[in-house]
Amino acid sequence: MDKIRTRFAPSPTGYMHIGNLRTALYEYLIAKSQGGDFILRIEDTDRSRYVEGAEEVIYSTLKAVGLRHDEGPDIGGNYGPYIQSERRGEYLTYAKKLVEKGDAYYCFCEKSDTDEGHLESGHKDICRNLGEIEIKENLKAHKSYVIRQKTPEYGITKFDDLVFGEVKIENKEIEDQILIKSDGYPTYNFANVIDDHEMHITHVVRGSEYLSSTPKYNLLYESFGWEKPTYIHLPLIMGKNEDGSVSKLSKRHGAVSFEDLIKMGYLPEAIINYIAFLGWCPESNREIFSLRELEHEFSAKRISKSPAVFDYKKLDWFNSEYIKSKPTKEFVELAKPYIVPVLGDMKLSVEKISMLLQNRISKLSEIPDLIDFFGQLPIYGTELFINKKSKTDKEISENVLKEIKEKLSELETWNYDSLHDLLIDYAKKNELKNGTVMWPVRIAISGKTTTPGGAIEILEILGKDESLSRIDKAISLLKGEK
RNA sequence: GGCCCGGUGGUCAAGCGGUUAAGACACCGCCCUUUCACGGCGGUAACACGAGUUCGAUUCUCGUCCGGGUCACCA
Repeated sequence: MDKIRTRFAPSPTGYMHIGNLRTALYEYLIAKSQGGDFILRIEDTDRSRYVEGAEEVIYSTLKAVGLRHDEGPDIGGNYGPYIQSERRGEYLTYAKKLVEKGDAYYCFCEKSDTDEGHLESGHKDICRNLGEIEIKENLKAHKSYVIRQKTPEYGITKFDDLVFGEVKIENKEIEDQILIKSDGYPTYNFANVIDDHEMHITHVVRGSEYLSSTPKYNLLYESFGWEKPTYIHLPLIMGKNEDGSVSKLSKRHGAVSFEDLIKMGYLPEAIINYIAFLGWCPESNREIFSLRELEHEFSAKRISKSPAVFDYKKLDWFNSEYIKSKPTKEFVELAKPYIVPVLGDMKLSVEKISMLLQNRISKLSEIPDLIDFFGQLPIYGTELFINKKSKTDKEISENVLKEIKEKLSELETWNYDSLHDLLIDYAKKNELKNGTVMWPVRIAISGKTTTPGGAIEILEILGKDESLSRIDKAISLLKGEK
């Protein structure tokens, strides 16, 4: 059997929609799980939508997630060029061949006609029966034209899809779609077929929104006498609407591009792992897979048919798993940009703060709000000192803080162990619950009821001077109320 | 509306004629504990409906209902 070749064919829109990324991932996986090749092709036949620098986004995204292509515009290959606008001449040649065969025809209708029922009821065009003389005259007069596919009026066209099985559609339902636009560029529908054939693509993988237009492509393959590829249509990724209904994932559902997700603090590995599971699952119950592991595990046979709703909560979970499994050093580097800005002038250990964070967050963007108190003590009310479970109230807190302050100021070695011993010993000697000591201290130095890490960790990170000054402040705050 | 596709807990999903119908996320409770988190343990919750086929249907067939996709000189 020939080597499998799949292709990712995005249009340069300037961002990478998560649905497109998932398609790319499956295309990559289908090829790589069988030792095949993964090809990148840029589909830029819509000149009006051209976006400057958009191709860069495609390259950088593929690189960020580790999807390496074997052929493409940037690295070449045996079937280039890999940018459709550079292949323009070919498409017209092919279209004309179809006209000669009688499977396509010139249409001279104005663009606006389409909106007003230019196509006849059976989706067939009125120009399909133009006389030869008329066509020649129109051509000679340089009348603007498009080339349309001449689809059969009767019969049935069917095809086999690897995930959806046999799909049939009546030919009368198939419209005479445009192959070549009046600007001479091919439509996506046509360019796709030509390129997939020329580039020897064996498996055409795409979203299921193309399911009902696939017969048109097959008709084209048949007209040319080309071998049809294996089709693999993927279930759609849906987004939840405000009213609870679902529809194809789009911007109104929130962050839907890879860049958006990265900005929100998701890791590329987590994104890939999660979207791999949107419409596919392995035989085992395991869920955490690296891309390399997926390459071995993936099987197109296990792709699901039903659409999947994108669930940010589940993505959070994947992300937190990846964050937790990072080596400390790597995590510190990832967290640093989120930590340093909120520290302000305080020169605190980014490493130690990172360690507090690593198994408490699900995405990096949560960091600033969690640790803002390190940079600046927030304004807080003394009612925070009241905590039933820790058996503290304002009075007890004031007493504890006064005595602890005394002991802390005498402490010479300021580290986790010494602080730990000091506080625990104090609690023990005074027959207090650990919490009765820890709670007031933590409130005093953080001004918050929930913090990453406890009193000891925060004391250690804040250092002696800052800690004592914050405790002082708490004491005077409590005193002032009497 | 026509055509196409789908329908197992709130979400992702396993299942492929006989199961106490897995697992994960989320949610709830308990334990651990110096707050939060992590971790551990446990819990609530599902085969859309109706006919067939069959000794037996979540699994097969048909219908109904519901949901989605598609009907561009966009991809």
